[in-house]
Amino acid sequence: MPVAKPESSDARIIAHIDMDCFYVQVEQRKQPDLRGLPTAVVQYNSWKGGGLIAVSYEARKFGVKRSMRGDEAKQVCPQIQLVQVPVARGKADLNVYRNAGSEVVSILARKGRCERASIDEVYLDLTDAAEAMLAEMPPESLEAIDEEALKSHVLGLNEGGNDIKESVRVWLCRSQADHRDKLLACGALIVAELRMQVFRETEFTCSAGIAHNKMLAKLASAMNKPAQQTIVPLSCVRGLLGSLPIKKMKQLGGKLGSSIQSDLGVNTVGDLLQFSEEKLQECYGINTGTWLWNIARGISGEEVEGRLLSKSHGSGKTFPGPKALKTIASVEHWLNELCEELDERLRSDLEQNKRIAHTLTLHARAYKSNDSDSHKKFPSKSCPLRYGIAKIQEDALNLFQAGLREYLGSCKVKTQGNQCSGWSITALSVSASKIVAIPTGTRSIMKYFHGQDLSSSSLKQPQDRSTEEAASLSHSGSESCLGLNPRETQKQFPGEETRINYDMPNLDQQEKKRKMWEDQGTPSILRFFKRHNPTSSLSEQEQVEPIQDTKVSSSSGLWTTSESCSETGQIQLPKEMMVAETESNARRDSSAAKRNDGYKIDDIDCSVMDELPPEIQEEVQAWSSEELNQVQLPKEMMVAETESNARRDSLAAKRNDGYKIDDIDCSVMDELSPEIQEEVQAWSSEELNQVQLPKETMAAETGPNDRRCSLGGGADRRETWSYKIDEIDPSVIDELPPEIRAEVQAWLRPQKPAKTGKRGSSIAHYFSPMKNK
DNA sequence: GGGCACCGAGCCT
DNA sequence: GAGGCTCGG
Repeated sequence: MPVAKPESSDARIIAHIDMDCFYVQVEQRKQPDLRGLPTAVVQYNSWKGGGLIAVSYEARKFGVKRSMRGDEAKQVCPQIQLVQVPVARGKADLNVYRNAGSEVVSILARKGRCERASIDEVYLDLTDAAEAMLAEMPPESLEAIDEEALKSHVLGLNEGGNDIKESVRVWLCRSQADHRDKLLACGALIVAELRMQVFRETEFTCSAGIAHNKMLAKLASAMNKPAQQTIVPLSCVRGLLGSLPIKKMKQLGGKLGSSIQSDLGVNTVGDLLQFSEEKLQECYGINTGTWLWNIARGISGEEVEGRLLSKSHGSGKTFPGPKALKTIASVEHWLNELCEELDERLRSDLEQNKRIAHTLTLHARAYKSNDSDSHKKFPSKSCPLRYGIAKIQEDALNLFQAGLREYLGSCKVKTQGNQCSGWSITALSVSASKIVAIPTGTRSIMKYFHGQDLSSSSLKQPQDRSTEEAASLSHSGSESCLGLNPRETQKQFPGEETRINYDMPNLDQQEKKRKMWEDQGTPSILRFFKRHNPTSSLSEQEQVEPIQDTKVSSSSGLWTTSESCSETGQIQLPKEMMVAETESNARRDSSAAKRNDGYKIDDIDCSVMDELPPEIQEEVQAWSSEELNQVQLPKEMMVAETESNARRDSLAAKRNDGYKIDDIDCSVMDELSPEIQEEVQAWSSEELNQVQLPKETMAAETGPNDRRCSLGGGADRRETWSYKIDEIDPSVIDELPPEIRAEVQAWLRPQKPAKTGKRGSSIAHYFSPMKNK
């Protein structure tokens, strides 16, 4: 029998913020005349008026849907305004929307842990902020409640009454309410304030859901749109799920949802309550079964990841029907375009966020005109990513060729360039992934990586600070940064009156943690870096945020106390939960110990080394092995505002004279100043030794048996991207210019025998079959 | 003459 | 770990 936890402080307060028809809003901000008009954003108007990718709420009233073509929309709504998506390099360019999303994220992230879920959606963990507010300034103590908060929808609250706002006010201020409901009320006030702030600073409206977990928050945010917020009190969860069609639940909108409906004959999420966990596991596997069992009860342990930046960048285009590409030359042309965009975004990410991507992947879709197994898919291919547009283009083309050969398999290939080569490419995309932050304190490497041509933003004047701030989270093309004009005037939020000005002592806390971390004898890296950058004022400010593990939410589900059990009636806390609790603590401990391991020289990514001038490589090699083997960094770089400001400032100060990224090439080695060489050296070892892991929340450290955390959270995955020097494929060396070859061979010695046919760390491995073409 | 465009995340093997 | 597949928007 589960034992109720003594306090209910486990409850989390999670908000899901969803921008209203976001692309339309972005276009309407550009063209204010469009405001209030039925509007849709389309791409490619050449055929049937283009495909709609966003529809304003005014247009939706006419029945305009996202799935329509422009012409259809015109039919149902003749006065609709159709706006084209920006086009660059012959394809849709979504940078302006990405950047606008970054503006919003940078505002929302002020109040709590923030996860950018998509271009226009954000999750916020407001637990700490809500707890603090409840302790210091509970709603019941306020003489006035913000108007926007009063417009909240509280599920289960009868909205039919005369004075809805009054009943919301009463609900928000109930002094005798369940602790978790009080926290929800605080969360709602905070979210209302945040939404107004977003509107004032960006002119964008958004909707929000406030609940005890991500799943419920996401459901709620969609319930009242646009520009409204919805609260999910504990007591209404069962009712909500009981009437929620299976397919409406996130993750159940596709095939899984369909098969659940047909296999089990159920219609709503609540209907799943009748099946045992074992039964669900039997039908859908251990993980999915448990996940289903949980969601039927409103339990979702998914954490809000502290992640403001995307994990990958991609650029792709389809070539439907007759537009299909049939020659290597045309493929190369489009690959070059796509790689150009990717390169731009990578540079932007490097500049603004100091992150480096390590893997380049090529995807394609193809069909063979006359072949038996025409259903065969074009295989995606990846290789280590080398910076520099020409290299990206070259590698992408090589990946394509490798994929094409595999795709065509044994069937004979006609000569390339021939119109009738037998294959057609209907989609192409390149993407960059395994993106990690360059350790802090290495910003002057930026000079090295930073071409004068790199970015218009490097030309920005200091007074453009606010613009940069807004764009700081963006990882998009540099040209679009210019579009981020700060809003000159602060807009009045509709219905805005008095406002609570309640700020979490966020920065103070972060500062405290930082100090604590520093005092704990961290980082030799710090000492090291001070040594190597005596003039730097950055080593202090640029410290990465220590992992945020001070508060581990030990209970992610609902109904974990006896109080709530009685409140919700029949639903009982499964006893396994308590077991899982203990187990996860144990796992946490052991994984905490593991975190101290650091990285070894063996983990150096040789592809990065390849990019450095040989002498530097040599130095790095010698130096890293003797000195920095076990330095560690906290895994997550929080993009706390102060920190990124500091970085930006330093960057802005430094970025005017630079080396082109494409010049990282042995021939220019002589041009490197000693200072730069030192930086490169420092950077390399730090980067290579301590490439940070993706954030691992404490919850993510819990094992798969912890049902609260086993659902879809990518738990306990520990990704590293490493190469071992002794696994270098010797054939790589053949590719190097003679003088470099000698160097490399020197530092590779003693050389192990070649592992023939074995994968090596070099890009050469991926392409070797093409060598003798 | 014809079409879900483009992008990102996560799970599974 | 690369690559296939699913899902959401």
